Amino acid sequence: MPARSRKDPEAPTLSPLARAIGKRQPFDSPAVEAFLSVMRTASWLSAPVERLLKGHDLSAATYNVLRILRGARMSGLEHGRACHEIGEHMVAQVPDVTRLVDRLTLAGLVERTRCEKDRRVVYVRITDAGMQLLALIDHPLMELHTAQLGHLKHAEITQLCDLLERVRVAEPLD
Amino acid sequence: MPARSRKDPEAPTLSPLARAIGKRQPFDSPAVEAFLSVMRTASWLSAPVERLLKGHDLSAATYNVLRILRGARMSGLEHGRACHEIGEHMVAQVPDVTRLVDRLTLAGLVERTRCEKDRRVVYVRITDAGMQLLALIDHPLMELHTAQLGHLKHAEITQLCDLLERVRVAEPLD
DNA sequence: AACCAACTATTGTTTCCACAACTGATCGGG
DNA sequence: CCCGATCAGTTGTGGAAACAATAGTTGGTT
Repeated sequence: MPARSRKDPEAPTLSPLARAIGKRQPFDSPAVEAFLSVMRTASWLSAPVERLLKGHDLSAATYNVLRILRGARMSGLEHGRACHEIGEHMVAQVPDVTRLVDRLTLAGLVERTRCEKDRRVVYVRITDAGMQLLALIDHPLMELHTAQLGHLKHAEITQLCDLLERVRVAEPLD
Repeated sequence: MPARSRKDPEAPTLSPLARAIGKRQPFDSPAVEAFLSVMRTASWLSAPVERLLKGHDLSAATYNVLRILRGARMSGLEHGRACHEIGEHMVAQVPDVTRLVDRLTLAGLVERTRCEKDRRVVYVRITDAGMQLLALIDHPLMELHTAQLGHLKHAEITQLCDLLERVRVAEPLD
């Protein structure tokens, strides 16, 4: 996660001594523990996925763009999607979308077409090669996900998703 | 987020039509849903935190290094920690640690000292300025965490942590 | 009709991360 | 003793993200 990056700060270090001496605050509060737990799990889950994608010369970001465009194509959107739409579906910023599309275009997985009605927008459409690449990835990725999460009972998974969704209810703040 | 990057692929796109027409596979399986749920939550949680840290010219990675070194100092380790130890506590790779320490040294938050017994290792120690900076961040960060997670009941939080821990039990695979 | 504001996408710049190759130091076997 | 293997840290390079600034388009207002 992503956010790949925060892990286990000073955890193995909090010896009984430190716990007694250092002010050590209420710093292992439930909130912090939950935060770290989500972060650790996210990076634990995403690392193997990114390795898999990298085997097909894709990053998580470019893969997501392709997924979005496949969704658009399967929904019958002939011309694909505009850049800012892609940027909305991911939470990526628009400048990044341009460069992601650059790489995908270079790889022949995606095509750009200017909109005639509004010449500002550029439609991006997944090519057949892009569809084939995604199809190639679908199965191994699915297997990876089941390898990572298949040992959980169905009830546990829904419970987990419910709790995570409940986390995201709070105001974004700041 | 770490991994900060996978979100909501083609989700708003799966119209009833697409669901009926496209082969659409068993692709919204529980495993995939849980995976995406964790990812979304991780980036939702980490984004405000990284904004807060950036206000003090820190990234998530540099902040973690500081946290690890504060932990070491509060545990009574006078000389701090060796680079490879830091790299173990984070899951960052060792080459990255060098550059992270470079920036922190430049900012005066950290000091390098060569080990006399084994002249290969370089100890990294947090300075007083580094301790002060962390102390400055502690409270706002704590408040942010409670703003993000405080609306959950204590039981829900422990349940969430338990479930996430249970996820990470599976074999790393690949 | 012309200008101004809002919008879409691109480019530029800086920072940061990932991976490979390299330098210097230590240890162990012949 | 010395030579290779291993280890610790650094450096080099390429790729990707964040953010600001820009170019080109559109639409509304005066």
